[in-house]
Amino acid sequence: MSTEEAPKLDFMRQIVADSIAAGTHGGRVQTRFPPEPNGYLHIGHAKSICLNFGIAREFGGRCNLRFDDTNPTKEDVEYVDSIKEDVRWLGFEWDELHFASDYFEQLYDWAVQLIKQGDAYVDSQSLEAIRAGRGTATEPGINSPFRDRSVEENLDLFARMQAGEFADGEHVLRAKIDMASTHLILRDPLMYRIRHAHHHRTGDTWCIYPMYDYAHGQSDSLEQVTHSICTLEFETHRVLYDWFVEKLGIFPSHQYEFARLNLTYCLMSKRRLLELVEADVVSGWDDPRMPTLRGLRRRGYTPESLRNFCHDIGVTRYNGLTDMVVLENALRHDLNKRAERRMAVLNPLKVVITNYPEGESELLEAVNNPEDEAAGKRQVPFSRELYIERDDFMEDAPKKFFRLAPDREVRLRWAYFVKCNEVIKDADGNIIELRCTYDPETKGGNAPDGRKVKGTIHWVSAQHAVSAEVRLYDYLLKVEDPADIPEGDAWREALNENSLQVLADCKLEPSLAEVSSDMAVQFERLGYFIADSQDSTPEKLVFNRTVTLKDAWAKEQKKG
RNA sequence: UGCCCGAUGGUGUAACGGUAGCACGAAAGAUUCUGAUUCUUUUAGUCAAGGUUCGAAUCCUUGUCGGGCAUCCA
Repeated sequence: MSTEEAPKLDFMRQIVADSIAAGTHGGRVQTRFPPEPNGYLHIGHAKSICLNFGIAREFGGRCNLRFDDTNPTKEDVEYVDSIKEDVRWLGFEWDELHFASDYFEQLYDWAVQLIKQGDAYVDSQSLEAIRAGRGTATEPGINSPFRDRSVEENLDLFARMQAGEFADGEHVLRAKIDMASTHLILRDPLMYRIRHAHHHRTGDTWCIYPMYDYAHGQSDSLEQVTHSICTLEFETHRVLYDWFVEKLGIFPSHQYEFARLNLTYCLMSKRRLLELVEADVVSGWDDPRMPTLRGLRRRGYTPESLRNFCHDIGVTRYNGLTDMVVLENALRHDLNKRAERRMAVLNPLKVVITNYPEGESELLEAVNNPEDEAAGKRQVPFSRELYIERDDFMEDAPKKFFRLAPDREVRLRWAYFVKCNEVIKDADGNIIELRCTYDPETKGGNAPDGRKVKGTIHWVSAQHAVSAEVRLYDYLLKVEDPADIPEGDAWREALNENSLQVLADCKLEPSLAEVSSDMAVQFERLGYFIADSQDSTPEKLVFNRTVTLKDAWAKEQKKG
């Protein structure tokens, strides 16, 4: 047959491929991404989005976006708009847009059906009594005293629940399954609770709202979902999912579970992220340190890098911990190809080229992106006074230090070879200026006599430079495995108090004054940066460091 | 003490009873006007014990370890 190797399928795609091969549902593939509109999407959701939309795309299927809005007290339109925007930004478009709340009427009718079948009943116990009656993992639960109400009484009570005759908590509707089941989920799970609350879409039409387990599978069924993909913590719910499908005799959607994403040094629970926002630990949901899609976007992550990352980590049923560097590498890989290079000095050290004529300047040609010839070239101004990075000079330099030091020669990127002759210090002994000489013969960066230099450093012309604030970010957590963070309030101690470092007066080459906030740039030898979409203005430039470049010298230094 | 699920180099994954492979990391080297990129090489693994089989990471049994499940959350 084909000489081409079959693409390796993860277990989920294998399931889909098998069901197509078996002709299940006529070989049709329908998935859905079902977020609850109670928070912003994060990188963990990206994995699910890439899986659901990716499978539909790869197998000629369809994927819906469905908001699981069954809890009016937690949900808000603010979130539905942002979720839509984030899904699109990631690069996906849904076939149909739905809300679980669109199915409230149907869900109600089905509940009536279950009552009539003797498969559901109204329980009038208190919350505490229901909880106590559930039993434990090792002891069976006990039947509610209301479990054997007649169908007529149940129908009447349920109708009156819906009509608003009762206060919150007075009654609930429960599925009548088995209070002694070894699956705790089957111990007469709640289907409806009374909530006199305003719903962001249905307004005050309803005062009873379905629980997740009663709404989710049926919503899938109504949308003819063939593969209902969710994370492992819903695994134990599958038996109930199937129970409703069977009792109702509706389209048999099937649930498949995969392991959610865990990342080192990264908080992923919506609850914790919300706490960070509310406690002003971060500036908001879009703080560049947040793992939210909005945060990542503002930080400078590209949708491509996120999609590639999701592909790289694969899909399994093993609950692992992915190293953050995998994410960062996916990002570097993408940015390396697309980001134009610029020169910027984060911690400026003044350099005077003593043999360069005073008051003069010239334009030198620099390549925009060595990985992409089409990116072209630009002109960079050079003059007598420059700034270089403080880290690029050492007074007592070890042999392995390839940068500037007394009597050592380095190349200024795209410019000239310079040699350091004199170190000027202030009264406290701090180095405040370097006196260097340049070799005019080396213009452009090459010596006609063929001599080599070991190092090339970046620079900016002092008189032409633009000033900017640059924000350097580090992980939000100090602990590698977020699962090690204790429950309760102590988790705050796991926060990295140095996750943000602001450099107030950095010096950038002039072309950086007009770079837009949707274009990543590489500050040569430092990393990838992006103008901050919220705070950067032509008057006050603000750049975010998206990610550093790999740094072999830093690694060498760490070795000692 | 119940039920469900999982376990392959440091990490993430592949191998569908027949050569344990890939990526990231790490180490060494080459190239380089970014100590970047790129390229080469090396490193290191089937949780344990039994069983089935000509042959087991794969199938069976038992054990060990890890995760999930007892919100009127999703």
